[in-house]
Amino acid sequence: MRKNGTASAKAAEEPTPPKKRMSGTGARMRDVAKRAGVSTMTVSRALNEPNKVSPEMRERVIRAVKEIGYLPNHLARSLSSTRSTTVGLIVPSIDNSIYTQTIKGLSDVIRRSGFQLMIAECGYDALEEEELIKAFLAHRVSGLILHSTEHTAEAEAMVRQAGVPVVENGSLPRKPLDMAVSYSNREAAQAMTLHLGRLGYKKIAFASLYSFNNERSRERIEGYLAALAQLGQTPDPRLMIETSRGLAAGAEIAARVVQNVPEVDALFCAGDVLAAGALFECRKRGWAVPGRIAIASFDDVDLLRHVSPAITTLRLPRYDIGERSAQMLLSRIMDGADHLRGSIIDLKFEIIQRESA
Amino acid sequence: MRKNGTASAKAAEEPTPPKKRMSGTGARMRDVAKRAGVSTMTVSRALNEPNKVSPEMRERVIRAVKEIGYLPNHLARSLSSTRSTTVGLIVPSIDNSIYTQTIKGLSDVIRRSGFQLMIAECGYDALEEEELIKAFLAHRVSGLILHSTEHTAEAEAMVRQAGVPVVENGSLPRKPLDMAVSYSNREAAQAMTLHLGRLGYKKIAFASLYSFNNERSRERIEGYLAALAQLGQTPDPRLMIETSRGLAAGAEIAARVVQNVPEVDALFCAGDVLAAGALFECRKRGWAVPGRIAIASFDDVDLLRHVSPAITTLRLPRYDIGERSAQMLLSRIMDGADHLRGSIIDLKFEIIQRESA
DNA sequence: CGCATATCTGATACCGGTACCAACAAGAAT
DNA sequence: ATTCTTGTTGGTACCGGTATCAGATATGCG
Repeated sequence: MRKNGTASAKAAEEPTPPKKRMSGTGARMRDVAKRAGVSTMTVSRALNEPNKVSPEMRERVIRAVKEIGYLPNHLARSLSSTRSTTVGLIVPSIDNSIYTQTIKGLSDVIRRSGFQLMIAECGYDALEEEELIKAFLAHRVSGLILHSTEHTAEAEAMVRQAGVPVVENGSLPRKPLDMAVSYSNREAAQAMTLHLGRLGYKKIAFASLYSFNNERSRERIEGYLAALAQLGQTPDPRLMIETSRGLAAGAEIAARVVQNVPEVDALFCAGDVLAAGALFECRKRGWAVPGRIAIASFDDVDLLRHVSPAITTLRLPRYDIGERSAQMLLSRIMDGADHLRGSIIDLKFEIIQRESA
Repeated sequence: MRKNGTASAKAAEEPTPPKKRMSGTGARMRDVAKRAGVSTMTVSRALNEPNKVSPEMRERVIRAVKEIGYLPNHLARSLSSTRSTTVGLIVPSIDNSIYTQTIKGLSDVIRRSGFQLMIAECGYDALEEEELIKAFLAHRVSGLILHSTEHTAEAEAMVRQAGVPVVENGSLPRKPLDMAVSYSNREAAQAMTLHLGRLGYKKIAFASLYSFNNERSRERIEGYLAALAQLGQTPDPRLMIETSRGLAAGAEIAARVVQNVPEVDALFCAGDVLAAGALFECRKRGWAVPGRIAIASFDDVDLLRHVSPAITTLRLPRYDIGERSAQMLLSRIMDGADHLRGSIIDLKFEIIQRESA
């Protein structure tokens, strides 16, 4: 209404190249103020700190807002108050079911506080993560949640310099950038391996995701090896397999390990639905589970409970991680809560004993 | 460096209540300008329209930027240019695997263009969606992607008034708010039902998600009924079941329908992994699939291919929907592309014949 | 009743950039 | 040599709000 007249259908060549879009030229606070016969400050206060304004003013303002359909401009608000209401989240991969529970936990808490979540994926690439952090900081997010715990030096420097609170999620870092909320991948893998050992399995194979740029995966391998040591079993390279995600990969692994190492009696799949794929393959081939080979999994996805035999697995606190991360981040953003700086929260895990092992 | 001195550890009570956080008090464009000995406009241009600035100036600016670690402020940028680089996405539920592929498609395209995605979930609730739309518009997103195609009148009015381009995703609306990209839930359900009929099944049960506030679900039911009519089969209320999501629900349905209606010979599950649950249940009970009862599914999740028997299903263009939606939205945002207004893109689907039917 | 204190409202300077237009230099055209 | 372009740079107003402080009104109390 201010800059654009009635849409002149296909003006041949406007003087100013209209390469741009303006996202709605709506009413401004000033318009509300005029309508209500008050100053913009009163409008601002009526909307943001209602108790600092007399009831009648408040009502006049609210009415004016409704009458002209005013929508506050958070961009301007954030700019002038040097305080934004957005939080950035970076996950390795958006279309991976194991992150969605964490995202849900984050989203639930963050939305309830009136913040907005900006989400991006870095594809397990620290350089891409750096780019995304830069972009988020440019958008002046007031907090960051990073699933990875490995960052480029540049990324760490930017975050520090920006002074924005950060929560890291993927694992428990020795030295967090700021705060961390996770369970221990190492301990979880170790616990399950020990569990299998105590159940009597002597040749425990371990399938994990490629550890190349995946710290979580490396920690799980460590845990496996630590448990073997405790059990007095010697690691066998043929029993340690790295693979990609998915049911197909799990199937392939099961077939391979049983054929290469006939004496194997258990397979611990430390990655996304690998175990289900392995189980399906075993059934196809007629290998009894757990008679011929036991199977255990790392994830707590619904699927594992419903196949038969139901798969022994770990329950990981994925939703809780999101929830807790958001809470901590918001405490820092809104209440200062400087004592949280440096916190490392270990949310633990749990072994769910079922039929497959 | 401007407003905050050295962090005074635990100042007892500052005069101004420090309830606030400022997200980093970094260098401003003005600082870069001073350092490079140019005006802020030259800095602005060097960064955003490099070819409008002489090479030496450009280089001086870039160097200054690096030297003082300058991060542009997108808030200020968007405010003064009335043009933002964020896009809002509202899905019914974040932790549902079927949306993640679409989100991935969106994310891939949107990130590549330097935009940021703000994501929120409305929980199948149009009022919540309205709130979220309001919040997104307040953040001055330059585009919206809505999975739902049913909105409150208020929500539609706001979107219209804001003049922001919108893509709707969940189904093919008769009258889109602006643009729509989807497949037809109705046709897909109809096609699969017809397919089953042609395979010779005479008593086809249909399980769908609760249709109460789920338009997609209602359309699928319509498709099923249309197909039955074409096949000359009369609908049987006992064969039409509404349920919730998940493997457990699928299992429960399979058990129920076979027991209640012994003559049933096929079960078409039009919802998230229901079919897999149904299959597992049938196997537990020793019902041959497809001998005793055939099973078909609506989703194209990986799981369905790996169980045995592999489940006959539909391949839905979920990733493509995201990709295409983002492309159209960006065309509108960046290039005007007014001819796209009102577009309804039908991305079709495909029947994948496997062993279960 | 007078003065201190508390409560409410408004004027104004910014937040950190960009749009717009004027100024200026260096060829190009006449 | 003069005027017209074209290309580059800077000055300034403004995007739409909020922080801050000053002024005005109301209240408390001796």
